[in-house]
Amino acid sequence: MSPYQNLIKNTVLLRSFPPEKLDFHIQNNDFRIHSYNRNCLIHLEGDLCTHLEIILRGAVAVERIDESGNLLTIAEFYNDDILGGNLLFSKNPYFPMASIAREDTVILEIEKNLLFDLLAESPSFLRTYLEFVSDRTFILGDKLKHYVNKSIRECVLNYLEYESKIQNSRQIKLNMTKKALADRIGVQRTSLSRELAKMRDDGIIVFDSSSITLL
Amino acid sequence: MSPYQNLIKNTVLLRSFPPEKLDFHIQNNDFRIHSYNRNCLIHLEGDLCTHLEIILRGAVAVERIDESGNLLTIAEFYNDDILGGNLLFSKNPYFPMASIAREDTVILEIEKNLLFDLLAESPSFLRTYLEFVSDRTFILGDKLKHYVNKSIRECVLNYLEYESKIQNSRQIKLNMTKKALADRIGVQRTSLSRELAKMRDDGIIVFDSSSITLL
DNA sequence: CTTATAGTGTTACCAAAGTAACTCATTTAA
DNA sequence: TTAAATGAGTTACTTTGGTAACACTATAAG
Repeated sequence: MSPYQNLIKNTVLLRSFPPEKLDFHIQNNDFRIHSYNRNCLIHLEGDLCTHLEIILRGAVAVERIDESGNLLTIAEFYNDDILGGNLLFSKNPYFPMASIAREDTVILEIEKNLLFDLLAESPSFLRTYLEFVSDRTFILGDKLKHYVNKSIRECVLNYLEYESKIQNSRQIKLNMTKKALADRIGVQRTSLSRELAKMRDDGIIVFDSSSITLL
Repeated sequence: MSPYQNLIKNTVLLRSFPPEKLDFHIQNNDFRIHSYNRNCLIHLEGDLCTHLEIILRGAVAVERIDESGNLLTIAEFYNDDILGGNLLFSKNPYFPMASIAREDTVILEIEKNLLFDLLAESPSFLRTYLEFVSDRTFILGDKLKHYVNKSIRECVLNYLEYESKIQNSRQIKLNMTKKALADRIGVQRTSLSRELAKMRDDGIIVFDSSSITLL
């Protein structure tokens, strides 16, 4: 536990909890640390959610594989993000999607009832937690909004415009393979490839193996 | 306010709040009541979310209309359900979808900061609230799971199997028009019509104007 | 009663996107 | 360094589902 003590105390969520009380819980071994190697499964779809998980280090992808084996990447989470926050207190607290470690990942686990006590104990922690949960839900709504019944071109443009803002450039560096981009949009790789070629022919974009530029 | 006093005190969410304290807030006029006629707009996409809303009576549909005018019904909420709970404490608290009153609807509004005080004040209220919010998020996840990149047939079957459990019968009564079913699935009415005909030809279902039976 | 309006079914036509098969390039492991 | 695996682009073929136009029915308003 001790090697992660600083990491724990510096997560955005736990920073909002009174420090001396946090120390008490850390000394008391109330939190569990769990490490996952790259590409390891963290949760299977259908697993019971019993703990809130805070990502101390690494990257986690939330994915769904349907009956025909098609992969859809719903979201990716990094340092400070939480997993299970939207699920934990549900009447049906089973993960609707699988999550896997994209990188070597260290996760802090807080048991549901302990978390509830912490929430009831500290208003500032409660407020930060509610913010986190709201923001995570927003991602789901956003996925629905931008990816249900949209053409591949619309999905691609939505992704590019979002990344363009983040990266503050018309030239968007793809930090993933085209295959991964296809999975994130939820389409076949060949279909993405075809659509990118069409968009280039239409003069909307240019692209190479590692970036796409909006014209 | 008084005509709704009993209604307010009997909502699932507020029943978990200490009654004498609830009475105090009711007397103090801390809650606002808002009525909407059938088909009235409650929130436009992009509206700022400032209050938690509890449906005292009626029905609310959450819908999204895209640039081309296509409608997608995300969810329908009734008595006791909440609106805005997943949004209120977000850094970006704007409704991602529109909501309209499907029936004449009465809504109780609790201002964000007051709600936060109530949550911090009563652990039982906090727990019920967290449950509600989790369950609402579950609906979004479910939509994603079952409706993103699915064929019309898969969407229809998912809907029928869900309703079959609820209604406890292989013959599912449609409590909506086929047009509304098409909107809920997010496809054209004619495409739904065509697919239902195909499914009948394939011996999967039979249907008439008011019901569909799984074979 | 009768008229307008909304719901429903059907179909020809077309565009979007999945499938599969092949090629070539790049990265990883032995 | 060589073999194997993974990523990437291309294309013919096919399926799915949106569009539009039309006919028929049921319902609600006058």
